[in-house]
Amino acid sequence: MKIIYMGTPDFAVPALKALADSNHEVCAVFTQPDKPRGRKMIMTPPDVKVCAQSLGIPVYQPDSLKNADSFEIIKSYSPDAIVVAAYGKILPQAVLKAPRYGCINIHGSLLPKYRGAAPIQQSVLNGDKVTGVTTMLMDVGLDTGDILLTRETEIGENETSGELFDRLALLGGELILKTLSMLEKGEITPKKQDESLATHTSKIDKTFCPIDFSKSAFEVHNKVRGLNPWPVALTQISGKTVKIYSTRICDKKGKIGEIISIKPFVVACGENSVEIVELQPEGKKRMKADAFLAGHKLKIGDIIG
RNA sequence: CGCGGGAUAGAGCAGCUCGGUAGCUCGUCGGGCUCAUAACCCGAAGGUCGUCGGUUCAAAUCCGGCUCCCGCAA
Repeated sequence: MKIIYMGTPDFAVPALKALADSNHEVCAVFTQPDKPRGRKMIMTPPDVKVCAQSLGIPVYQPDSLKNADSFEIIKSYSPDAIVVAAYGKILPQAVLKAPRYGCINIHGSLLPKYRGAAPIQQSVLNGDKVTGVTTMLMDVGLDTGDILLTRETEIGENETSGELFDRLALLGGELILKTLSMLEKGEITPKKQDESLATHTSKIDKTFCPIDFSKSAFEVHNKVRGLNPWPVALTQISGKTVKIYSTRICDKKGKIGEIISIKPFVVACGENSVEIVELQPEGKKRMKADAFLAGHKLKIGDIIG
């Protein structure tokens, strides 16, 4: 098939590579415009752009697809299908209808659960045991199109969003190849989503970060791994903001926020407790909890948060 | 010039205000105690104090330039 690929962040890279390595032809890639990133606000190209360029595929970065120019470009390639993965822009009806096989989205959840912006983090934040990727035919709604294929995977007890992202991105790459080949052979019957099971996820932002130690250890742990690698869970220790990168659930008990062990570093939650494994004080590098404690005179009974 | 923190032993920190012997917790190594230990006791090794220059009898410390790391904001 002749394919136009639309995607932006690292999550969308493995599927692009998978398609480029397959017998399909990726004739063009659409991605978001370069944006200033980081402390110095340096203009940075999206990961997908970097990948596409290394593969020698033409890259387009329109501000919107809802104009005639963008549509003409798409039309000029006369693609059989458009594959979309975390592109971050709305596709207008005209584009959705342009390819023969339609526009196929790779979504990081088992639809209709977790429609929307941050399905992967959300599944970790909720402490789900199972998630997956879904390929679906896009329609005008937000992740409401008919389902083509799904692939499940278990979420590890201590798995972070970042780790799950990487795995789902690879699975998405495998699933899109399978989806395309089955579509070509007419082996897939698109299935309507069960609206009664639909849930939505909002975008993750830094208001999610503060840790509430009055919640259960399970919830605290899920927040920590769900917000890793971004934007990372936060707490206060000795008046300073500290990022918490990694925790383990522990069954010791104590007052909320109380340090009940120094070695290892265990903090009591509303229910049970969490061992803090890796953290980062403001202005400092990320470090193991024992390294942090070597230079900070915390003792059992101190309260953090 | 968006705001701010930082660079001192393998790790994490103190010391800088007020220049004068390099300090703490941990790790490492050696020894001791112990049925045993990640516990405890004794001892040791390990640092051109980020870099370049200035002031000074004397600079981790005061002054100026530079490099790198990080938090916030976006």
